[in-house]
Amino acid sequence: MSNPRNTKAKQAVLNEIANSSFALSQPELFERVKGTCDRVTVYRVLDRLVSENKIHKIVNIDGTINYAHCASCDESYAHAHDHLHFSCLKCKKIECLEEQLIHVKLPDTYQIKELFLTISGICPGCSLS
Amino acid sequence: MSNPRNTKAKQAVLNEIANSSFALSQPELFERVKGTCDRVTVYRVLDRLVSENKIHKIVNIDGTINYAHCASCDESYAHAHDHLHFSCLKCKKIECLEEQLIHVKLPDTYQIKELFLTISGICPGCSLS
DNA sequence: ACGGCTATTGCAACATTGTTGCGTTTTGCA
DNA sequence: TGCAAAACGCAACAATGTTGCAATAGCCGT
Repeated sequence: MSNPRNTKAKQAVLNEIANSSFALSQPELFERVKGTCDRVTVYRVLDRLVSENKIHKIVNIDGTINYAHCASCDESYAHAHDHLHFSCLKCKKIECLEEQLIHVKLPDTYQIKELFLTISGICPGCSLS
Repeated sequence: MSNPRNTKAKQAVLNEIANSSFALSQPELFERVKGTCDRVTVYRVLDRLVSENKIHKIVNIDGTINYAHCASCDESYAHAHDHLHFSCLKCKKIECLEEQLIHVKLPDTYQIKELFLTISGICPGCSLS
């Protein structure tokens, strides 16, 4: 934990996430790196990558958890997660719209840590077909 | 389906949701109505209540699905889901903050159906302890 | 280049959550 | 009261996530 290592599994998973235009779930990731490592390893690698701030977790509107590389991510700091996610009802893909930032005011009694705004609908790709 | 009925299971589940100040998951609900009906029935009752617009579904930041009664709900119309959810990192409870409405603009190529804004942090109750 | 410490892995077993099929019960309406 | 269909219970299955432990493999210092 104190000294993270670079392993094949980690590289493979990170690579798939980095090269995808939308967020990927654990089952999707396991399918893509199949042969490289075990199912359990994917879970553990994802946990580690999240805590190392290399990727971030997005919850889809149906409750499935997806992982994405964040262009605005700085590996040395935890980023703010104050951007928007678009979740397509047709193709089920979820993508980050990083240019759309959100500002919300709440009573002082609420301590805000992160914002998760997810919008569901039909994405541009699915609108065409 | 076309003619919904009032059953013990339905009443019990709806009652628990209505009397809770925060959203409840299926396991929590089953625990509370235990003895009244089967585990599977809770799933089916929840699906029906959602499609009848009596309750609504909220996804917590950890991916767990919760159900809540919505004060602004009108049973005869599907409501807009354009209000805010607060998800406490400490007690794990999720509550609706219905007075906070959200307005977002996206490119015309995105067809928006619903907005889900969830804020994570520490709720007023947990801030005290 | 080598050796050792320990992070990481694989495997197996288990836990939780959600789904499906089917025969039986119960509700609401005529 | 009787009947059609909605709803139920049960059992079996599927998908997803977790844990323990022994084996393996990165990385650091020499």
